[in-house]
Amino acid sequence: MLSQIAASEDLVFFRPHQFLTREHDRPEALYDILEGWACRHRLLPDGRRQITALYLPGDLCDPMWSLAPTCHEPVIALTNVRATRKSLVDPSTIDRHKGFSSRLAESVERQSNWLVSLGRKTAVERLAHLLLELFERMRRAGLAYGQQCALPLTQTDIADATGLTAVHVNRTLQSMRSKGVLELHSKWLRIPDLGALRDLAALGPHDAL
Amino acid sequence: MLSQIAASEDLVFFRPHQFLTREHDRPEALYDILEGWACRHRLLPDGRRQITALYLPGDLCDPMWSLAPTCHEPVIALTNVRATRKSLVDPSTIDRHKGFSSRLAESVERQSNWLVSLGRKTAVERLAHLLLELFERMRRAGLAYGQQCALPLTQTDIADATGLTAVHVNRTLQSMRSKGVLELHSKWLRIPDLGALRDLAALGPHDAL
DNA sequence: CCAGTGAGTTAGCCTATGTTAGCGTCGGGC
DNA sequence: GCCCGACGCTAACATAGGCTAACTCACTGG
Repeated sequence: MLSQIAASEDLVFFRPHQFLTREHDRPEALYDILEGWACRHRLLPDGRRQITALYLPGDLCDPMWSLAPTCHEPVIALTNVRATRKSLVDPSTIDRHKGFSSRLAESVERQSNWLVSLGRKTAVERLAHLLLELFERMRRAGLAYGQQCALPLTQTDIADATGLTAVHVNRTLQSMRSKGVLELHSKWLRIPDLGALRDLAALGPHDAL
Repeated sequence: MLSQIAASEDLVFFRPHQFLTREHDRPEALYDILEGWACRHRLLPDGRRQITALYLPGDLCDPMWSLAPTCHEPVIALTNVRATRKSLVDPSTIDRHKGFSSRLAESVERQSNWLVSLGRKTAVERLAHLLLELFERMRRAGLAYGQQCALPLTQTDIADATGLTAVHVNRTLQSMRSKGVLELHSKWLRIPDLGALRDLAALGPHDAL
């Protein structure tokens, strides 16, 4: 099965800020991210920016492209990115892709979670939620070491993901650091007490993470 | 084709606040809403509430159920609802359903739009955006009359959809009314100047609506 | 070696929005 | 006819988070 699509696979590289896809491109391939982080985002006319999805190593970017005839949001690399490009021209590629539909479901559920976060949570809760989510995803990708993992986002990126200001993200992270619920230096995240951070994240009793 | 699934269709009714689906139900049917409004939402432990989707007449509720093994958010009726229940037990039902995948795509894109709204827009922009979207959806469903349509949401519902407070929704609507960009009385919406409202909504140049 | 750039940090001030509380109206049930 | 609960509305006050502006510290490239 996999051998059938292997023929249309390529290894590709991107540099920070480089587009994986531009707005209104017809999606013709999915990227299976091997290394590095990317994001989908949207810019308002006056420059405000909202990140609507983050892609980590192991993620498929973006499963939603299988649904729409056109990408309504650009995707850019946040770091150096190495990925395999999987052609979408043959629509059956999707059906054959291992675990594809569960990734799609995950991705949709994650968007709901973010919606709740942006709509109703405080700065601390949003940050706790985001960092927990990212740590958990890194862990599942086999890229966490104990309670630590890489987190190559700038505070500006974090702000644009959480709907806050970079300044306020800084303030809030400081305060969380000083309370000892997390450490975050030079693109490296450590969570001394997962439980404490979960409590701060105002998760519903059933939220996965 | 349609006759094949007709056998598994039922006419069903719901009263306001009644569940169409509870959290963690395994989705076994889709509801094709014939009349009335419903919503999907999430409650935080302390009672904060965020509406994550609105369902209007003509909508399928919820296309995303085809993706996940379990509904992570409850869906409740906001008004009296009349719908046809379409069984999902036969997975091929979905593939056969007319326009199903385009509805899914729409629904996913709409969630992205909301994300941007909640993350980065002001109260006026969020309200303009929401009301425009709802008007447009009602228009497409053939339920708008000129520049007017029904809008059976309470201000509390609107607040929970936009991530604002009912009080602030009221303030903001007042001010928009006084500027003449919209009229909204007794569950009835009139938009004297679509263009003016669009300008207020801070839409990207390419946003559909 | 220096200039330029991006990132983190801090401070002071400001405002959009939340909070609390209370009022009036309407409609349904008894 | 009366209660009672939703709902819309308003006002006074409180605050989380935005905005502006500086300063520092790498790092990079010439």
